[in-house]
Amino acid sequence: MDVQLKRGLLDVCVLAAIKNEDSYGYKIIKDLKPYVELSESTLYTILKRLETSNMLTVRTVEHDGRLRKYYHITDEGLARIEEFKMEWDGIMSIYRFIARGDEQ
Amino acid sequence: MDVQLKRGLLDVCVLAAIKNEDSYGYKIIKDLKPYVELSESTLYTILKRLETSNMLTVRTVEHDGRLRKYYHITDEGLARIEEFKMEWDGIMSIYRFIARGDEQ
DNA sequence: CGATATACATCGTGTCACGAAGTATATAGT
DNA sequence: ACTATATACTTCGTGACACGATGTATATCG
Repeated sequence: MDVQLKRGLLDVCVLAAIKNEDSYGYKIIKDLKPYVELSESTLYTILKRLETSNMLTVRTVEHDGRLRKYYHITDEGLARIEEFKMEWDGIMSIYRFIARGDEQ
Repeated sequence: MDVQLKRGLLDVCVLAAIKNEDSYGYKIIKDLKPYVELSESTLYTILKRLETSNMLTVRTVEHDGRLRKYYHITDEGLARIEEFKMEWDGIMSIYRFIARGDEQ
């Protein structure tokens, strides 16, 4: 998928991936794979950004001798998802403009 | 509208704006206004990029003592629009993932 | 015992939207 | 006559961001 097209979707995708239950980096990548592929460097950058902007909180848990950082969505994160849904109308109208036939 | 979300759409929007008839910078901005707002600096950057990648050709015309650069879409440009339409299925599935209810 | 999966982190690079500022002409308002 | 405002295009600098490359470290499986 086109890089530019992904950009606006990734942050919200990641939020959606932890919406129903806390998750961690590696799992998020696997869960999102059917929809969007993103590399580890991209994901961790996004998670850091979402943490800084208070969209999620982090909690480190030891699991099988390895560290795992569980991410938990905040109210602000949930609000961001809702905001995205609102924006979707605008996106759809852009799509229709682009995909319109040759009338006009 | 979210900057990141716009990014993937702008190039194709501009192509769509000149699809049915050749147009020029100022007019493109006005035509796109109901769908996406973009500044002149943004538009001209995009036009230059689309020209470099052979999505459109340029022709300078004198109009009322002022210069006007008319942009004409190429076959490659038309193909880019078609490609975008194909990609749309993927975008929609991402949207459904994000907007899905609370069933897991 | 070496490969593969799990798990997270950092750095550098290239792409890109956009504000700011500039150049230049025509028209409408006062 | 002067001053906005609209038209029309250009260049520069900045900050945001995805991603490949690279690194660290442990567990499991063949």
